[in-house]
Amino acid sequence: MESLPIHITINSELYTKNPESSDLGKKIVRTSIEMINDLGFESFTFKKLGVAIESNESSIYRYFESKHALLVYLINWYWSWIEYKLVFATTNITSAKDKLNTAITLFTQEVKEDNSFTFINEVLLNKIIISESAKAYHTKDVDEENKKGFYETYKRVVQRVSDIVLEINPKFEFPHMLISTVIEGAHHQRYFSQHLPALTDVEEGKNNVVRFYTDLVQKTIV
Amino acid sequence: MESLPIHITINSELYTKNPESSDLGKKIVRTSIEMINDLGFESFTFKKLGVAIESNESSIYRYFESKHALLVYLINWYWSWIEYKLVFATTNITSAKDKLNTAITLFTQEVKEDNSFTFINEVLLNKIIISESAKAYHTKDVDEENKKGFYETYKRVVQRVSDIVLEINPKFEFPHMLISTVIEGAHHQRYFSQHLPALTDVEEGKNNVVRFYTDLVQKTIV
DNA sequence: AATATATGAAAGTATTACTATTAAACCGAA
DNA sequence: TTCGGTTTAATAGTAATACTTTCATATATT
Repeated sequence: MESLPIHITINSELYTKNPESSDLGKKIVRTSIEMINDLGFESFTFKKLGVAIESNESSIYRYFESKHALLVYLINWYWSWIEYKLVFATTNITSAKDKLNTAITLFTQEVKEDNSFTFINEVLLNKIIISESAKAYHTKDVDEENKKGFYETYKRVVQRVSDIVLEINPKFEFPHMLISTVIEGAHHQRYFSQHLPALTDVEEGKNNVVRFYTDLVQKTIV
Repeated sequence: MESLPIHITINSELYTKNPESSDLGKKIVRTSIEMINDLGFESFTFKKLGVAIESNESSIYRYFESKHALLVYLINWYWSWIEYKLVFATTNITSAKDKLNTAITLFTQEVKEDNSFTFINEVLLNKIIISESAKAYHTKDVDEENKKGFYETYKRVVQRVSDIVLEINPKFEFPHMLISTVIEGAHHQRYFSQHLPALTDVEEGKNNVVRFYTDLVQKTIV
């Protein structure tokens, strides 16, 4: 896909001070992505991040009120980016079936290149989504955070693709279930292939995740 | 299903001292299930559990070396129990298709009654699986723990049902992907229906989760 | 040059996830 | 019924986490 100098805007509820507004802010986000990948979300701390960026813990708290808030920010950035790619890739496609296949491929394929039109490494961010994103919404505060719009971008992406499903088959009863199953499922399969291979059938270079879910969706919505 | 006085044996790697060997041990497990449901896994601590059971934190550590270890124990108990139900429910069914449907129903239906042939409340345990089980394997120690057999019961259940899929269609390429997608997917849908309803199409009393996945599986394996 | 804003340094707090030690209670066998 | 072993309770302690607060300093704006 062509790389454009687009700008992804994040809901201001999701940070205390906009990390894009300063070099320090961008460094916090950029470095946190690397560190969450290396250490895992549990072992990642603002203290360690402070050391890594040669800044202070208290300065990081000026941008994000907690590491949970930072994770939610990253997840929203990811889904905004996917939404952009989705809209870009499906515009001017007239066939709903082609649009759906494009969307499913986008959700299930490995993210391999960092287009780097921004300060965010999308390859690493995709790995965080796969390994850590469930931790963002599996908390006792989900309901409250959901009301505040913390999961809007994800929901909007699911809605867009559900609408494509309904274009193809207006009588299909479970479009949201289908799309969220595909998205979460693809993430699980990528994780399992690395860590619990007995739970999957992923093989190097055979594109099995994309093929499996593309076929599953086509057959299911008929 | 008929309630039998069966006994579920848990791999002794999964505890320091077998909680089934004493009243205190059973109380630890029983009460931890209630508390993890009430507080969520993050806010649950051995200190709080000690207060609740009128025992001491240090006594709990004699049974489980950490709260993570306790969660892994519960998850294994759950999958052993599901495996038992699976084997029981599919024995004497000759049609592979019927066996598969039985399995899918078992995975996707809500657990509503506590058969209570044990000290474990299965309804609450099922809720923990839905909300917290991803936290068990989304850690930096997965690979190590997987080697030690911490996820054997889950893998065995997936294998059993994958074998049924292959009985129906020996050429189907992705049986493990399909089954793990259904299991994880059903858990997500139940969670979403409670907390992020925009991501699902679950409706009270309409059995949508079971219907959706049963239909999806049948169409996909053809 | 004055002022506002952003960042840094340091110290402090409550809580967590443990570990270690010792003493008391319990329990079965001689 | 007392001995020995095991189990549990009570207490204290540790290192780390997830912050908060305060104040000083650097930098940018007017």
